[in-house]
Amino acid sequence: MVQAESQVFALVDVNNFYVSCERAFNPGLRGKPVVVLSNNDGCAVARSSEVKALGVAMGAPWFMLKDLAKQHGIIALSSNYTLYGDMSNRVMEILRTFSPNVEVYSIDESFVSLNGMDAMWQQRAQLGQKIRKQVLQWTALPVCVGISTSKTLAKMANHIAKKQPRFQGVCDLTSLAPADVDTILAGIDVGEVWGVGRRISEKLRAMGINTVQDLRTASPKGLRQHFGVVMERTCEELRGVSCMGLQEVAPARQEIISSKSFGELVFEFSELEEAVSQYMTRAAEKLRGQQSYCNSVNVFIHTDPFRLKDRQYSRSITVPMQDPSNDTRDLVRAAIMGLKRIYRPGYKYKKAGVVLMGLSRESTKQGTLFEESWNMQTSAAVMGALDALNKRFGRDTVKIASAASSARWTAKFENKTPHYTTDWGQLPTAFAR
DNA sequence: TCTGGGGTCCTAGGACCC
DNA sequence: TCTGGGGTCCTAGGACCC
Repeated sequence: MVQAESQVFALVDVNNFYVSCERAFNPGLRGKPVVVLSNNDGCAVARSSEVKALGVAMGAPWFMLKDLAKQHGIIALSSNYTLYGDMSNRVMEILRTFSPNVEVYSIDESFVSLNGMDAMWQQRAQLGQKIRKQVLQWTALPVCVGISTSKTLAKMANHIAKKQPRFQGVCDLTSLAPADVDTILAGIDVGEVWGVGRRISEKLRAMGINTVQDLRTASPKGLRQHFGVVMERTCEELRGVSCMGLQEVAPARQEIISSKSFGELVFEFSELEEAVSQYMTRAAEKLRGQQSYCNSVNVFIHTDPFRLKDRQYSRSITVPMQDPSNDTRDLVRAAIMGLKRIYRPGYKYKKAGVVLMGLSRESTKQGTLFEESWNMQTSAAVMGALDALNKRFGRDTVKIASAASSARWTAKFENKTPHYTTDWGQLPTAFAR
């Protein structure tokens, strides 16, 4: 009898990523308090450990830190995302030499599958150390490694590896005695759990759930009642039951956003028009990069909510495309059309942006073809697709969410887990054209 | 004149993540 | 004076359609 093999994930995360990148190229910054600032040098988006120790929060506005900075000699750098992206790729390539199964989760962290690699716990921790050494040697970036049987626990292990020096940067929860794991998790605030933010941790605390261990031993079904299916899954994951697989190929984005705050307040339509055209050009490049077409364009503008004395204005609008398109000119035209509808003179605008929505892989031509057959056999096709999907996934678990606007059926599971989509060509032949 | 239920799309906003 | 940008998922109300 073959035992179902349990999953093992490592989460590899670069410490203070942006700051570490800067230090890799300027060793003079090592050991000094350093922050990297956002666009327009607005907020601190990365902090060295020295700066974190001073109590500077992520996203703290730089102008509020000026005094503290002077006092402690904090060095502030403008961000250089090209550099960070390049360094990120180098780290991920190194990780792929350790395991073929890597999910790049964000610019500075990856999940690495250790399934079937090393059954011996000593070797797992050693493997973690080997990864650290290799990355440091080849990129000069420090990383920590967390290892466990679910992604949520691997994230937690990574947190422990960072905070508790005795682990020396690698925490393998699978090698610890269960009682030790309980003790460690009982000492960590529930807000540190992946997926538990400020508001949810407040609610949890009101229910007497204060630590990670409290959450872990709470009833998953009870949590579902209060917080929904996502929280239930988090709880199961904390118990070591893997509910989230490795996503090795990044799925195509469902939306593409391009937006930016202005360095100076903007009044005129023409200025907004120029900004929106520019953002759309960038968004359209990303759209073509993932080989998608877009069927509607959202534009938004708003004033500065921090200027309490100013009259505030915030609007957005969605403009449908005549046909799904990835042509910059079409998309810019639609965006400007929307902008004209929502622009009001007399306000001090601080931010504008565009969102590409309704993304699909289908070209215009296929969409048109589909609509012809759609018109002829609407109800039979819908019922057929529904039946086929319900047979496949169980009675009444699937409903058709939308079908008319593209050449693609989209079905949604009732429990709101990820979309299942199928192309016309995959439907049972009885219902195909 | 009174009354309905199903559905989609849009706008807006909240919560979370990095 | 000075407060990021890019994502996902979820909810709710109103307009509009049949």
